[in-house]
Amino acid sequence: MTSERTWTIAELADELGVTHRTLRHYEQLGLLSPERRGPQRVYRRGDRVRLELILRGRRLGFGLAEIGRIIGMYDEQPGEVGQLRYLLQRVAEQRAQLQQRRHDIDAALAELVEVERRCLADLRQLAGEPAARQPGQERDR
Amino acid sequence: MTSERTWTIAELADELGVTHRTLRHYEQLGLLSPERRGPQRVYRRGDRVRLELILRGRRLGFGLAEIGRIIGMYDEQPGEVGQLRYLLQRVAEQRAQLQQRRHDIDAALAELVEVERRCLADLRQLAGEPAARQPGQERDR
DNA sequence: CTTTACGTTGACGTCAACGTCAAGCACTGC
DNA sequence: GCAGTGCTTGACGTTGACGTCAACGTAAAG
Repeated sequence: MTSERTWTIAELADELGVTHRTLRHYEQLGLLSPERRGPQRVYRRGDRVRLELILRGRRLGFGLAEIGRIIGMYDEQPGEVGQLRYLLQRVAEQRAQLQQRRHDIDAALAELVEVERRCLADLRQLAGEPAARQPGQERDR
Repeated sequence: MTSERTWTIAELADELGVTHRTLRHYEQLGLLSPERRGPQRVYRRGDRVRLELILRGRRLGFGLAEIGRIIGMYDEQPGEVGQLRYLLQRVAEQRAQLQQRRHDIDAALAELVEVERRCLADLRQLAGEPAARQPGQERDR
């Protein structure tokens, strides 16, 4: 009953839109470590979750090394007080970085909205005043 | 009176935290095109703004080619109807992508908060029960 | 007048993140 | 029994984004 769903390398790669080469690459870097059934890789739910985390980090523009450090934070053992303090500090740094990125995105979105506004204004301009050169030309196609 | 502030390559690079090599690289890719006073590059306010846009795009994880297309959208001429429609479409695509990134960031932030919570809980755990080995040790320093 | 500082153009090096063979094992179907 | 299909491990190639080095021009400072 507790027979978890597993994936072959091709299945997992397909589902998440990467190639098997990418998975092997991440494994070499220590970002993934699937089990082996003989020589074959067997990916379990946990591996899939990790991979999704990696891909999200990639979309956010982090390098694989930094991604490794980030997801390392998620599954770190309690450990001793010093380690916990250190981890908390890294979490704070990471949060600051992500918030900076959020601001960047908001600024970029605001500018895009502005571009869009200008575009629409220009379109109305051209639609409202078709009284320029060559009147009856360039219709709606 | 209208003598704008200008920058040399080293000044601008220093101020924005990149190297002169980076600026020349961006120029080769057509992302920047400063004026020349003889053989020397002279960067004006507009160049600086463009560079800041480029760096923001970089922080967001875009490649330089895509960044070129993005900032190209900002200073595109009105042009004809077809171009305007095309531009609007690209703006929409770009917005969708940025919003996806926002969601990624929000998810990552939420998880970091969770890690932080667990950390603090563990710390309280260790502080509230110092009744283990070596009682009187490891004070607040 | 030479040094020093800052600028210039190539050209090649490097690092990350894969892509792309090549060669081989293991089971499945006919 | 052998031809596919899908997995495996190297090993080398590629692309993007610069770093680095060589060789040279120029303009102010001592």
